[in-house]
Amino acid sequence: MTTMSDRYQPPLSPTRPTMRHVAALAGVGIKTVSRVINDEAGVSEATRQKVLDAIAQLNYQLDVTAGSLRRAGRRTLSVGLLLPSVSNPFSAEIHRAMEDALGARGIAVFAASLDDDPKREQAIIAAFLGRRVDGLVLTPIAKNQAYMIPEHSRNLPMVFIDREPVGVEADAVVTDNAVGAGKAAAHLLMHGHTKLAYLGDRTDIQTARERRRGFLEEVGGAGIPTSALPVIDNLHDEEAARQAALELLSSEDPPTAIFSSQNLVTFGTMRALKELGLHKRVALVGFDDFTLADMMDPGVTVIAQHPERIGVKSAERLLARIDGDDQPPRTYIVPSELIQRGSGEIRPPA
Amino acid sequence: MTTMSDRYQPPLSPTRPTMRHVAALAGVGIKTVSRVINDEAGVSEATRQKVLDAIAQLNYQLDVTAGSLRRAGRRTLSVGLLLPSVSNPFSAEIHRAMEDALGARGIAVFAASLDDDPKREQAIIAAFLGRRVDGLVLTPIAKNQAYMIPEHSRNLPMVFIDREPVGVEADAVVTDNAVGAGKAAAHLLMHGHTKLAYLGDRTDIQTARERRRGFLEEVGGAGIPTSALPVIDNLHDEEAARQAALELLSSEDPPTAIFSSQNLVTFGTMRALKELGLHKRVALVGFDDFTLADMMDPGVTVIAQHPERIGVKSAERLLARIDGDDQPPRTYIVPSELIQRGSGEIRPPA
DNA sequence: GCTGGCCTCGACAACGATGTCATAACCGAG
DNA sequence: CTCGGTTATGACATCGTTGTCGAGGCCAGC
Repeated sequence: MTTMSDRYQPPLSPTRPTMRHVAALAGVGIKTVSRVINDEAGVSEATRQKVLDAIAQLNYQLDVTAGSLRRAGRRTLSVGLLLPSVSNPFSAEIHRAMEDALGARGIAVFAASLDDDPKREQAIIAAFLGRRVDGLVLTPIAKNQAYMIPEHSRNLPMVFIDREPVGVEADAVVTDNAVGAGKAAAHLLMHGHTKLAYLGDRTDIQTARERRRGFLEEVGGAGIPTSALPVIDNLHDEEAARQAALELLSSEDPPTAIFSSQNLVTFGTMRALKELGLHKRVALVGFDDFTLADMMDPGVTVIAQHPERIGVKSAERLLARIDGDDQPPRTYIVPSELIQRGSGEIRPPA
Repeated sequence: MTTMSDRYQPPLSPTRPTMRHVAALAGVGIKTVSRVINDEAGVSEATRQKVLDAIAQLNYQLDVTAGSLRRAGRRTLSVGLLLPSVSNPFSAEIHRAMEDALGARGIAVFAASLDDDPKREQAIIAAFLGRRVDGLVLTPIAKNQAYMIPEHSRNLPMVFIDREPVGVEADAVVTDNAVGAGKAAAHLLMHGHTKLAYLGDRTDIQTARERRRGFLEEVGGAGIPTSALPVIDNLHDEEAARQAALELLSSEDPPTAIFSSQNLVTFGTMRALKELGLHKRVALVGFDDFTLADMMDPGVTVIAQHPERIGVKSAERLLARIDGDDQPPRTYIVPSELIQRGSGEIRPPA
């Protein structure tokens, strides 16, 4: 009687089996193995089975990287994703959405954090290109991306997220920053505020500038002079924002409503408000949603971005470019959404 | 006068330059180009310069994947990282720490999310192996990892994080779950509680079981019978936890202190406490720290894990294995830390 | 029985790099 | 001036795969 253990058992070798081994075991040529693996036509069912058996027996696995060397189009089935930081919740959501969309196509994602460092941006892009990624999705930091022109002209698929590219033309997927900030302003105005203040991030970040512009334009459009409106920029961490808010709120003529242009700035402002016991008296709208915002006291009203949608859209555009779409680059806008939770609906003192 | 524009400008071709192109332009053999790029000895300074010039002129970049085909050891300078989800803050912190540690060695990271799906675990591992990663760091989901034995016996460097492997022997880096949960219990006991409750995650997750064990052992060790202590398991999302907590707190003899074994469970419990107006009367200690925990009312006392340290340690172990360390596998423990913020220091009613 | 066409299948080159090894050039010693 | 040894360099095979192309087998049609 023939048992499993009678069958040829390959020695557990420290080297991975290759197509040659499979071919030898199945008694066919390596090209036939390749055909079976890639589901190409022109292999008889009997041969196919023999090959599949050999593959199973040897635990063979295709070497994608070796294949990409020869394959038409040189696809490596991997892409690079450059984010401010993989540990930033907003970025992480985008990452997740992209991973899902690309994973469905068998594409693996290299992820990396930029930390607002233009040198890192270039180094990481170089590292990814050296691994022959099929495309790049990135949040640019550097003042411009002209250094990518060689790749760009080689038609490397690229999608910029959150910020638009400078110096090269490529697809971009962004939040309607100015519109969203405008909505925040309108919301506060509608609740009767006239003494507003703006607390913002570094002005070398495009989105920060957009948010400021949108906010101020909306306020100005409502007939409120913006020249006297406190605008504090370049708050890049929680502590800086807290200090700025403390100072602002302790000033002679403090605002009755604050718009903070980014998560960490919102957190710092919340702390300052609480320290001064003003958290239920001064209105606050923050740009960007965050976990437990509804559990704060009061709940924090925000302009929520939709990172998953940004991720999905970016993946979609990247895949389209990889598949050869050569329409002129476009910027896709993902609308933001105002979520009322209490802090933004506080009215000014009578 | 010779200007830059007099220099030979390569036509912007749609194909990437290779070593052959560089060699041709520099008037040397491709092996010499390889030597220059890899900083091998035996190239005269004059030749080196010629090659470097040609590289700069053509904007040449080494193809790491092609090189790895032939290179000794076949290093691809990439590793795979499998996490519950790249968008989970705890995972994202680990990811970030690993990226930094590995990036310093020129190693790129493929990241993927498992979503507690054993099938996904296997599929992603296969995808990464097909890309010939130099190593794997993973949070296992599947009941056991015996399916990785072929890779394991080929000495593929592997490090398990957060949970220990079953079915294969490999390094692991974990939090002292039982000890941490014990600390939570001791803390609550010390504050005078005798009516405790445990709200936990799915029991098929090793860490959840460890935390439960640690908690109950500490309570039992203090002479309090654990048989009557409410233990509610398998709470895997915020809403389930909220419901469970509501029910528990509305029962005839409600606990005066609750230990929640995971972030989402903590959030659900917080909601329930707030809804019932008990947030300042019932003590709460949660396992795992979270953003703004100190901004809650009251601040939430937690057993904080140290994801950055876990990430750093995992990277260190992975690199050691890649570099040939063949000591017997070990489990490394990263201690947790109790952070007092108010909710855990609430005393039971007199 | 021969021809032509289809279907299977494998030999071989090539992808871009690196390891091996041979060779040319050069040097100082005898 | 020759010889042995060192240094610089390139030809070539090779890594694991896929594209090209030709060979052989089989069958229908004449």
